[in-house]
Amino acid sequence: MRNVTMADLARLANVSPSAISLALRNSPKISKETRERIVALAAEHGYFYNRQAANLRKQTSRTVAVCLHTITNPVFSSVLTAIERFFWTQGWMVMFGDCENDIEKQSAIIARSIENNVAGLVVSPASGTRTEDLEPFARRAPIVLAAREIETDAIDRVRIDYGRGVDLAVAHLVELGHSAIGWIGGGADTATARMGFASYRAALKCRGIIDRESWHILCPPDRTGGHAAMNRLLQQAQEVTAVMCFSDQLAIGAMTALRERGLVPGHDISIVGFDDTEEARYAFPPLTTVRVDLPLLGESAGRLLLNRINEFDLGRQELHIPAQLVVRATSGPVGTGRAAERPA
Amino acid sequence: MRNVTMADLARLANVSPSAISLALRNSPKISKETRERIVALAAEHGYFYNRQAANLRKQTSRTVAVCLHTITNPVFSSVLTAIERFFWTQGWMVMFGDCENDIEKQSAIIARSIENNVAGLVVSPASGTRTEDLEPFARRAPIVLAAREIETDAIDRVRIDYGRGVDLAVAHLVELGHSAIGWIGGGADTATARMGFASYRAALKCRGIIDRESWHILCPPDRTGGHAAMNRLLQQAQEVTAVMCFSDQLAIGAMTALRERGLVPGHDISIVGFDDTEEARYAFPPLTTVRVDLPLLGESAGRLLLNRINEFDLGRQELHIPAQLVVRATSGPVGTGRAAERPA
DNA sequence: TCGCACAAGTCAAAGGATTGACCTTGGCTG
DNA sequence: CAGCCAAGGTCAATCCTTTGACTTGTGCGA
Repeated sequence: MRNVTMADLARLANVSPSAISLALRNSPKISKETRERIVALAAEHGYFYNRQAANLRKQTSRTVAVCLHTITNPVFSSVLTAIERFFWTQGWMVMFGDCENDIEKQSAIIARSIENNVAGLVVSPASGTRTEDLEPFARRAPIVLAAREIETDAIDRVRIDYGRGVDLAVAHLVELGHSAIGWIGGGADTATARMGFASYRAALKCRGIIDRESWHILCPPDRTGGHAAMNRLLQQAQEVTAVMCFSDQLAIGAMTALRERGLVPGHDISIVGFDDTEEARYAFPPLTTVRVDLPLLGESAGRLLLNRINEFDLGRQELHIPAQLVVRATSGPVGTGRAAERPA
Repeated sequence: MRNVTMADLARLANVSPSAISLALRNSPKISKETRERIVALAAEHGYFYNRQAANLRKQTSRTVAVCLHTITNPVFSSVLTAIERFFWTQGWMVMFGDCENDIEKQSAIIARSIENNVAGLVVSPASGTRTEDLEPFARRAPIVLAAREIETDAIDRVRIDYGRGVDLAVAHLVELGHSAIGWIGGGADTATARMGFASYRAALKCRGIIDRESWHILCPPDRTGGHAAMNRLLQQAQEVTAVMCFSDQLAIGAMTALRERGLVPGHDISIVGFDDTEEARYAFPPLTTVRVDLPLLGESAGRLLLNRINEFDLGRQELHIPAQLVVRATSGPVGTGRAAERPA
């Protein structure tokens, strides 16, 4: 059963195919009566516009692709939704690919997207992506990087202000009297993780605190990783009274590890997360964390991408999304819990 | 800067455009040497296959759309990933739309997807969707319903065995000695929520337990809803010793409400969730819940959709995804906590 | 009454890939 | 040496919509 096309409608309405095309797009060249007749006919016969054929002729596209390195993390599903919402309001659609942190698959997704004639892509790159992995594509199609860092000065991106966020969190803990502040963060293979870690060390240093290597745990960036990391930290660095976790998921895992030992987050050991996912608000106790405005991030990425789609030879674009401390109950003054009870 | 096309390559290689097309698709009509020359030329000039043009000619498409009613819920992002993964392995891409539980937007997403020439759609329908909302589309394009119920016997779907899942959970609580078992579930506007609720009542009834209206709370299906619901339940039904929550998110919210009052889930009041998201495993205490194999759900939906794409006039397809009880620590024997301490 | 402007269309080419029918060349067979 | 076949292509139409150029008919002003 072939789809009904403009040619079919033309036959039914006794006009030329061009007239159909013009009518459906409200051209002034078609009289009101004819247009209405045509619109009615289209509805009656269940006509669907074939945007692909139109794209082909017009050399355009109203579709973008979003390529994420993982979507099970709520941070990235928020970003995806925000991007989708932005493009939806523009009348566009988005394709979606999850590269599962695999650079090969990431390239394949981008290539397949271009084949499918997307006007551009938002990419949250897989761990270890180098600028060379993306540049060939970026020369061919507009690309905006979002929500994850790679070292590049050639590709547009919207960055989260990780440095400031981590500094706010560390400052908060220091203010509460903590000086033995641990770090639980993602492995050294992502630039974001490296950057967060560097910010943590800088934040301590500029406050005159000398950190020890045993306070640092790099692990897979999920709840399981955070859980294991906290267990190791409790073993190898008993002096630690507070821990900065570089994502809420890590923090949740860490809190679970504490509770399993009967320790109370915010009392015995302070925990700060990063992202402010909904899960953080409903953790118990509610998680102190660093909020990032993910809807804004998604919308900004969309906006940058649209700019570049409209004008490919644009100067490099870069945007910063601010981070903000949200104090809840997992951060408390030093010396209240376990630390205080330790033999003096 | 126009994109390089097969015609361009033809000029460069001194062959006809057809030869390019055949060569790139490994046709035996093109000699090995010519093919290799053409492939090299394509790579050199950064040629990208234009699948839209090919689709137009071949009257096909290797794209499907997934329309969800919300993606911030981890259940649905898992489903999305699973569908994406399935179609990726088939060489397809997926478009994604989040209708935000709005039936109008849902229709618009489906229409826009069809305009964009998708071969079919997986839809997780918005609350209150009636079969009439979808059938006109389903007559025009293959549609498979997934992860949420609506009453229809015309459209393919893959269902979660909610009835059995709820029954397993209730049976577990009854075995632990509970008889005053509350219900926290989504509002009456989704068929899934109605079905879950009915299953709960049936499960009690067939075990000879008479439930009271005050034990039932219908609320928005998220953490916030669960939190508020639990607070109400604690007020209006003090006899309740266990609560069945119809999603892990509801259960997490409910647990937070308990802890805020110093009550320990699994000790003072038992809680059972539904879905078995990762969050459940890392809740404290770990949440007893009903596991649903979401990757399987996604893959099954993909498979059903592919069937119907390949053969539009297929009999109705319906698949069931089993549910399975996962006992963790939030369900304990009755009479240990609050209930035991209440004045005899 | 002629000429012109305007309204309301029509016409044909274009966009990129595919495909069934057709063509050319060389080699082999009888 | 005629005839046939296979190998390796070419040709032109096709998928559906858009668009710049062209056409037709009517009304109006001079």
